[in-house]
Amino acid sequence: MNSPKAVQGKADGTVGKALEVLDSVAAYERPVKFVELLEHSPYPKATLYRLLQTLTSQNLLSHDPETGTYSMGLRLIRLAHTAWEHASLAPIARPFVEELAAEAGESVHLAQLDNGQVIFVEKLKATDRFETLAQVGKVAPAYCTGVGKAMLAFIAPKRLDIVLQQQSFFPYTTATHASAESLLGELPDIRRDGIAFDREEHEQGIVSIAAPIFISNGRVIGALSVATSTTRYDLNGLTAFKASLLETAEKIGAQATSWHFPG
Amino acid sequence: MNSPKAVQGKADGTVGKALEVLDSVAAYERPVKFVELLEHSPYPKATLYRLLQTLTSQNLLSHDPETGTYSMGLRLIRLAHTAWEHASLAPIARPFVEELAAEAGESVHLAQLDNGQVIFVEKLKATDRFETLAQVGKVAPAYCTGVGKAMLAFIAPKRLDIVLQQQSFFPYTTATHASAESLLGELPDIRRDGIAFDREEHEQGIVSIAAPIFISNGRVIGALSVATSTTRYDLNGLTAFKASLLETAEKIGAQATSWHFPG
DNA sequence: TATTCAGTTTCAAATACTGGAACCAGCCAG
DNA sequence: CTGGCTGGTTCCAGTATTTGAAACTGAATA
Repeated sequence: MNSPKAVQGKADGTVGKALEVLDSVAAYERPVKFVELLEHSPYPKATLYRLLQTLTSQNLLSHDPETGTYSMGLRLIRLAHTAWEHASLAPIARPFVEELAAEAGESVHLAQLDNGQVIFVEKLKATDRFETLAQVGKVAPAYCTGVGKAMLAFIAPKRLDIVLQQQSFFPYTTATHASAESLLGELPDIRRDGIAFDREEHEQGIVSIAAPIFISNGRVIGALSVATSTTRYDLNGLTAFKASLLETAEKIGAQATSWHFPG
Repeated sequence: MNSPKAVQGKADGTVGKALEVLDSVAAYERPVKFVELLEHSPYPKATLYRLLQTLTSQNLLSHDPETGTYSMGLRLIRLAHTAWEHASLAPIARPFVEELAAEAGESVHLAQLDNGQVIFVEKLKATDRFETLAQVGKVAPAYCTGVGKAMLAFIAPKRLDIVLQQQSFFPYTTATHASAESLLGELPDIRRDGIAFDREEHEQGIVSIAAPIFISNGRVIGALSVATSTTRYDLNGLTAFKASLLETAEKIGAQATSWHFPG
């Protein structure tokens, strides 16, 4: 296949292999049959079979005997709930995020970095009441999102190197950074301003202004953004949110610090 | 604090053990130190240590070197998102649930059964805009919730036996079923009416009316409830929702069927 | 300097995992 | 009906992983 080894995720041990399989099921985003998985799997039939069996018996996958398909298991949702509630920034940040969303009248996103990807742990849309739910847990690339760049600009150089390796630099739009160099060029500006913009880099017509969130020892633990569409605000217009965005990020950081947030 | 008791402890293989450890970290609902885990762990120091290391390197746990504590990892949130979006009833049911919530003006809960526990995959509160988010993924016992009983009443006898084993029958309130027999006594009524009530069995002052959701082959795949507090409705009052509740459950079932929902 | 205590590493033994191959369906075509 | 598929499951010996007692760090007390 394409990547002989080590783009990321060294699959250490049995657990690693099992998770690899779990990920591959997740990637389908629908129930998959055994053969489908087998085709794209590095493991022989028997091995894959038993891996799937283990995952199923652990409720990480569910297997429908009628159609012979595997889908993601409910146990994940249960685990994630405690992860979200006790180990993400979301519960700490909630009141501040709400306040900002109400004040700005636009979507506010709270994100953290996981394995080089941005993972949204909270999304509030001031206008719409329900839409938001579907979005928590969603992932996006770091190199082409406001929150992603805000975090990249402030992580330790050593960690940055690793994270850069993990970026695909796929050109979603014409504004997307298409290489590490291009991205690196922007980071000093972000460091100077303490603010990052998404200039329709991930999705045409969507822009955002983002600020990193720090804990007291100076480490970035997440980022916060106000996102909107170009039909309502242009990039200059977005700077109107800069002050309250920074202030909110500050408050969240302080709160996280006093909570001994792992980071 | 109830007594969960690892009844169903078949920890097959390394993966099983790793997940057991993951669960035990989750149970703390806060960052935990190695020793704390060791004390309650059946595994010797070295083994637990390596298990934790594996989980951490897989991002299922995160380890804070400063405080030496472990907490749940972000990868779980990412995985759960796809589980929720592509393998739970929630996305299919969403429009119907919203409609019902708006019409009833009370909280509507959508739940599925996982390993003998009720897991809420959607909670909408018609009044409050934000509260809802924190609740998705939450678990509750099956034997003392409306949604739980609605499902138990209709699952296959063989499966019911297993599920009953998994119940703690902890008496949360004076109305809680304190034994399998007591619970079994109520199930025929539920089967007859197609409706289950939570008569403040889980929490003082909280009542609900729940209906099971079936797919075409007759299997229960979830349950739906309207929940409220005794200050606004008594049990009789709740029956006002019966018709629209059943209708909504029906619609969701039909939709799930046509989507080939795994169940 | 001695003494814990928490966490990490070692190493041979124990075990669980591997995967080629054989084995069962069920399905379809001849 | 028969023989050849294809998708799925089980066997079993060889081997790679995991195991855990014990030894080791290294920091914090005493």
